[in-house]
Amino acid sequence: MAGYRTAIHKSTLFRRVPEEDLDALLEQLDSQLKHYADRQIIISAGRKVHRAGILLEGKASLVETDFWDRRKQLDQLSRGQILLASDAAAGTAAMYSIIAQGPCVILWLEVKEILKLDSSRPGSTAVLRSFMKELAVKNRELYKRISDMDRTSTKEKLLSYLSKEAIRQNSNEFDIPFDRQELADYLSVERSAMSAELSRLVKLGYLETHRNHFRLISRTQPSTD
Amino acid sequence: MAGYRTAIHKSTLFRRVPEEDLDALLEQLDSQLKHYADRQIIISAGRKVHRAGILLEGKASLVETDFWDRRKQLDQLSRGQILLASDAAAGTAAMYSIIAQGPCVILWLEVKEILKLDSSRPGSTAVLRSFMKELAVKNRELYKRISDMDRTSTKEKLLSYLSKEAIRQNSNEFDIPFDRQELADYLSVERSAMSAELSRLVKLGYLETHRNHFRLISRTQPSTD
DNA sequence: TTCTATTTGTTGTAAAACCAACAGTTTTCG
DNA sequence: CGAAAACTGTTGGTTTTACAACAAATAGAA
Repeated sequence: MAGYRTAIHKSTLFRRVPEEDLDALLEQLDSQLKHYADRQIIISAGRKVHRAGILLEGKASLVETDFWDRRKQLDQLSRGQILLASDAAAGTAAMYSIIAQGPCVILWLEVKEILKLDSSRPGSTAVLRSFMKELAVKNRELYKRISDMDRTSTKEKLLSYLSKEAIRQNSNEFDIPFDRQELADYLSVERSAMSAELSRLVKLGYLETHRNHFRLISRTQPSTD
Repeated sequence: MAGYRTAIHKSTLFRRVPEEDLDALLEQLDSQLKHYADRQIIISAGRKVHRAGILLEGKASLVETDFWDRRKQLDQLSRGQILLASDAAAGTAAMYSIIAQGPCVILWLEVKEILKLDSSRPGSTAVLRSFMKELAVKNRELYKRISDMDRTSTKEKLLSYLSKEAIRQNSNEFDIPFDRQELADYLSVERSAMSAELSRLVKLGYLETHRNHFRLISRTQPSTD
């Protein structure tokens, strides 16, 4: 535990816990530090999960294997991210496998202990609140992505994403955190087709763009005179 | 509150609360019963949310309006469902508007009070646990749907969905809870094209199906002799 | 600056999806 | 039972996307 104390205290989950409460808290949560070698399986899809983890060191990938043994990488985890939070909180089986990409260090936490924490201690409430917020924020992210992907065409996906970004940043001019390839992946479309679609949208007067900068153009009502 | 006491006690959130603790708990959560007329706006997209709600009576729809004022219905809520849980827990602005479809009754609850509940009372722990589970289960649903939708073709979407269903039900033969139109909506594809694709998959020997019943067929390795 | 690697836009072709229309099947209900 | 409604599969024409290959623009390093 020793070497990772600061890393732990910097994580979303423990950030707001007073320094002096940390050790007692980690103890109560049955926390356990574990090292993994490159390509080692951290969790197998289908196994029941009762602990959530914090990836203190390394990278890992989420992998799905289907009925016909075809594999697909779903996502990547990097340092500081929480893994299996919702699976552990729901007490259900992992939907995917997690595999170490290079050596990893993970701090495992017993989720049901979070609920039992003494609410009179400030550190306990902080962890509970953080954990809940983690779930809630993740929820919103996923929901947002679904509503961007749940469109029939690339054009509609782009407009949905860009529109929400404008509303979120409260301006019709904004930068996005993706390059073209990443945006295509996010919307689950092909990059070059998406680029072509963007050009078309520019021609149609919906927006202007340069690299990751965008400016949306309100459509004036077609005048009725 | 009177008329809805049993409905409240049947809801996911309060199901495990001892009968006698219910009133005190509702009091502590600043709960408030509100009636809405048909088509009334329950919450406007962009407004900051601090309360979650339980839809005790009626139906409501989630509606999104984009930068160019184009509307889209995202989802429907029905009796017993919880609304705005993640938005309230994250303390952020609502991503969509919720509009009553017919007269509605909603019980509003102050989410931050859930965290303050006295953990020595069994009812309090039950509510906290249920609320967290609600978030976690929702999370998994959303994640599952994303991983089904995040495919380039209808064929891949179908195989992803059916594969997960087989794994979940632990059998290569199973029923799904969707008819064709609902499955198409879930995967965000066109119904008739999906039907055609299903036929093709049958011809290719991936599966057999009749209505909502499916049987997946393991592909034998092409023999090397 | 120049060179190189990366990112982005463009284009043509083949494949896939949408869409509408319709026919066959199954379910519902009087 | 029989009629109506709902659900499902099929088909052909049209549009959109994927895919690959390449050119242009940009960023980063020497």
